[in-house]
Amino acid sequence: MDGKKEVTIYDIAEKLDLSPATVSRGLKDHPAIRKETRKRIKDTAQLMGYQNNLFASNLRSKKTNTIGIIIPRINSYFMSTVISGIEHVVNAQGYSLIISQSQETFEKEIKNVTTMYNSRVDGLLVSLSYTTENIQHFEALLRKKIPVIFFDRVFDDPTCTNVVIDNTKAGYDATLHLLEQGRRRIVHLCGHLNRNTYADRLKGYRMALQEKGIAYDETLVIVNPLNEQGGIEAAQRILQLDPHPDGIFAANDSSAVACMQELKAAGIRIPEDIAVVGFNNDPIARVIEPNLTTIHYPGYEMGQIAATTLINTIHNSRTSPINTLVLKHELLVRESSRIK
Amino acid sequence: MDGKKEVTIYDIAEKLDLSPATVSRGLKDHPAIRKETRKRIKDTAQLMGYQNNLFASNLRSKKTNTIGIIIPRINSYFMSTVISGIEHVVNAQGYSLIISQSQETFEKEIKNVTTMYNSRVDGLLVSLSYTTENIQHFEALLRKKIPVIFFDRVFDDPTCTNVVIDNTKAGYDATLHLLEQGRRRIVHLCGHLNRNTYADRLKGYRMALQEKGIAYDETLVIVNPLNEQGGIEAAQRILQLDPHPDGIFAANDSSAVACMQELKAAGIRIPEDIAVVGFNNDPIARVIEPNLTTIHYPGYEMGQIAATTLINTIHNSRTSPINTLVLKHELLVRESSRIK
DNA sequence: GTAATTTTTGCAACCGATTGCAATATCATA
DNA sequence: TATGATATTGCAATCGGTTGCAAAAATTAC
Repeated sequence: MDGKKEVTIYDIAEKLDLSPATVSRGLKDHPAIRKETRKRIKDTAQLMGYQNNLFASNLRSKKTNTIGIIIPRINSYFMSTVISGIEHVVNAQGYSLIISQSQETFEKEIKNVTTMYNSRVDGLLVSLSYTTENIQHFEALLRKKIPVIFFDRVFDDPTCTNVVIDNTKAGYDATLHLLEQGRRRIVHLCGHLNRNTYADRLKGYRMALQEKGIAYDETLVIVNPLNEQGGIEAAQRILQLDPHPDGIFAANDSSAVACMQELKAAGIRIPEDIAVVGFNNDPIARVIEPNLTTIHYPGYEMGQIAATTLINTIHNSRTSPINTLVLKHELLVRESSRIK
Repeated sequence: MDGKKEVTIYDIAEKLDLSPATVSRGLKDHPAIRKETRKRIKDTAQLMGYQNNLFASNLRSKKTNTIGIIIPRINSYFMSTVISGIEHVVNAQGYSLIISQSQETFEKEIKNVTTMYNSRVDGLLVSLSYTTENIQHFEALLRKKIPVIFFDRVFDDPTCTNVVIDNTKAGYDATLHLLEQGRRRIVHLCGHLNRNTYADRLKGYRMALQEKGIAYDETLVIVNPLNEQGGIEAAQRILQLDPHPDGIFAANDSSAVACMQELKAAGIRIPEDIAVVGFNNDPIARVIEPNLTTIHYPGYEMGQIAATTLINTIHNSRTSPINTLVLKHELLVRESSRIK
């Protein structure tokens, strides 16, 4: 019997002999409505099984209580952890979360932004794809003062808010660690240099080398997709380098691990022949033997912070004074790089 | 100058000296509108920067083009893979995806369902939490004929559509494999027995034992949260079992791997002393040494299929004739259980 | 008891697209 | 040229809340 028709504020109004306006206000605790009336309204609403129609509200109030997120792909340990952190904050604050993947392509990212724009998200969290060249596709949003916050893979632009770690410093730390272990010929597995994450890690790598007076050798930098296949191919190239390198700093753990497996299969001893440092502190880092030294950075917290900052921005002036928010990272030294 | 006001179909109508109704139809290629007019409308819309207002559409048409998904947690390899598959299908079909996590608790799951209901999702994809006792919280949706599809962790109910694998068979396959390797005293690491996934795997385990004439020994079944900690604690219990078991069938890979690491640290040889089989084909299965034998099942495809089925259901009668959709699984034999 | 305030509530115009039905324009046919 | 058939387009109601402003009711002041 109640399976068909929706209960509206009009129904409640009629039942209580009030106006829809009063009901509307009563439901949201408007102070102009007498306390007692408010209670009557809410009780009746409950009783009748009233359900707020978000579309009617949104249409009128122009707020959607929805936050969008665009990331390269969901299914990596790091990203799913970040999302988990975001979801936590966002849901607790009464927002919904719409997710889409750019699949690492600029085109899909542009489409996703349009979809988010059409969905009238109140704010957007973005980690850029490998191939994103610029951030013009966000302009429509920015023009309408819809806050956009980039995290991890960001774009260097003074008008945006970015949540990141100090990738340069992290790259420096990783490389310096290898150098301090006595390594001199260090390969760097890095990702697409379009992205700050990888460009900065490379920069840190170079800084550490320079500081120790070691010449930068371009042939030791292997740009690759940073997946399993990339790690394997990198290993094959490393095996052919002459003289053999004695260290590897990989920009993520999955490529580092794949690379290690391939090297081990070829009889290379780790860390004795080649010491390895990864990035991300993925669970596999503690499974591979020897355990992988890596840079840990807090994905869950990054998600929480990005989301919190976004929501604050939405609630306030809708334009954040923060330009960059840098989180801490940490070098976790494990057996893959520890020379006894 | 165009930063303030939204362009509506009324603006387009006025500009072209048409009625809003015609514009509305023209924009969606309604056949009653002359082709030429349609083109004029679309061009003008484009030119003026028109943007469909989803809330107005939804309010009127009562369709949201949104699909909800509720899962225990996003950040596991398997789940993020499933979501990736879902996102792929859903986005290609012009739907948005709203995600929320139940964090493995019944209470949060109920809340999430309410949120989804209020968001007026057109359909819902669900994988149940550990502690979910029943599916009454979905009744409001079902009463309104909003399709709900369960995947992986489902509830045995004839009115629902479920996308699963044959967990009983998979458990049987895994256990039989160990038995065929000559193992007789096999521990089973299993999850919360509320959930079909774990209850069925246990059932398969028992079936295989029975078939080989081996008595079921309750002390060999260790119920645990199936995470790293669970695996470690299981290992400690296993080490105290007397006589020592000679096989382990774990209901997921992360617990299997953690358990293996702990056992190895205690000097147990794998597979010689204890052979191990996991479940999920997580990337860590190919990193741990020896590589972990496991049951592979297609998460990405499961997501795609669940999403496709859901969308078809939405488009058609809004009630699917399918009760259960069973996907293939596969035992991948690796070194952790291969006796030379 | 009446005027001046302060509380509460209602009126009615939105928000922007959708859609059944009616009206008009166009074309073919007699 | 009249007439019926068909192709196009418009009218106006509708979806369900929201909100500025006015009106009514309750309270206080004189």
